[in-house]
Amino acid sequence: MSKVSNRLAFSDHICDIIRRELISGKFAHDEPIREQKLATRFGTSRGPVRDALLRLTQEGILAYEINKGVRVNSPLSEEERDVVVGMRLQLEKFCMRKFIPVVTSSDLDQISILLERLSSACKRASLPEVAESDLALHRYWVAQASPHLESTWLGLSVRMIMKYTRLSKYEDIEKEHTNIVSAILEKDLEKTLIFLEANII
Amino acid sequence: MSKVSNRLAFSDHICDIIRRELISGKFAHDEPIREQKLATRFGTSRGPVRDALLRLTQEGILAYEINKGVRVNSPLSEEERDVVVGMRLQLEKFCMRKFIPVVTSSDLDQISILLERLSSACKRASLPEVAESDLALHRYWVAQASPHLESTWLGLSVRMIMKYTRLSKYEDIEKEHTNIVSAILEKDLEKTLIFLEANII
DNA sequence: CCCTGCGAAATTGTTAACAATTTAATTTGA
DNA sequence: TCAAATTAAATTGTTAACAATTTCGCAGGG
Repeated sequence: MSKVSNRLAFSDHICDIIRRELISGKFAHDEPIREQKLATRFGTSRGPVRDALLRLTQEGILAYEINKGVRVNSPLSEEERDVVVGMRLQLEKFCMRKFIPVVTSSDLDQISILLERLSSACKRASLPEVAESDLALHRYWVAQASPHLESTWLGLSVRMIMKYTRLSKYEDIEKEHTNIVSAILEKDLEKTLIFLEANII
Repeated sequence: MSKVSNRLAFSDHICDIIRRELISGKFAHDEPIREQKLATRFGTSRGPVRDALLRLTQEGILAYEINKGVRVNSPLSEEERDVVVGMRLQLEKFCMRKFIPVVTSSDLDQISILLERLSSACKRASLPEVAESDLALHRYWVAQASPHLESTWLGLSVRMIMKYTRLSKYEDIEKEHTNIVSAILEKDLEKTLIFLEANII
């Protein structure tokens, strides 16, 4: 029997979609998010929508106020962003140190696919797709190296990416990730970390 | 009219209580947590309980599995804990740098009260109370310096404290925090950071 | 003795209805 | 005209009932 709708799968799905829209700037800061509107849009009741909004609140993207629902959180200050960048870098370097020594050929296949998707998005200059495939690529080695810390990583990364949406040119983004991935392919840890530091800023 | 029950206040309350119990080791690892049981215990329906459990899942304390509910997450590895410690320290040092220059006498009053509570808990050698008042004290300056990063900080700190529950003697904990607080009172940033580093390990 | 399949019980997922609160619109009075 | 008070609408908070899924005990067969 095919998978029917169930709450947390729904919640996951809604969560991902809204996160993507928030990253790509679909909602303005401080704009309130209405539960019923989303429920209607996704064809569910408000329950799963509430779950999704609650999770995004916990990630720090949305802000909650009692009896008033959620709104888009105000952006991090420059200083706060710098701290978040530092924390993410620390975490992701740890993951890379764990990941490189045990990388499999299946991993390399997956990473190549994700890199290809990112390159393609860069060429099309599609901001939402670039942001999403950027995160998906990094997320891969984090999830492989330390599933326990994946949600921590996601929270940091989303807030980083929301603040700036990187002023870099798309071709720079593509180049930076090509470098990282080829260093992984060579299993050259030091080189990988250097390219990683150049990318996560 | 006094505040009547409302979902997210309920959720907050339930969330805090369960977190405290998890920290103090009331539940075993991998032990499943049943919604109805908690709902009955708190005299509510399952809705607010689900909210609370979902939040704790996002914090990383609980692990979720579709159609199976939540269970207590397996503890971090030594290495993972080290990374989390580093991230928390980075975050908390940032907060302290922001906090010290703008600290008010009201802040000092609050901190003194929190320190007193911690000392008292240490003297009674009550692990749950020590853990809770330890977190409450640190949380104060984090919340003052950067409300945006408070939930990030909480997630890291809870997972740190769950792993070990610090083997230190209670008198050491008390001493470490007395040092931190007196350095804050002197508005001596460098000294505060040194004591902080000695405490967050 | 085990293990496989069946069925009942327990548990989670989803929904709709209702209660409480906030927001807005409108009226009323100075 | 403006501001305060009142009412109406919109929105969130809570609950109970029902559906879907998993879990567990048990009987039957090898």
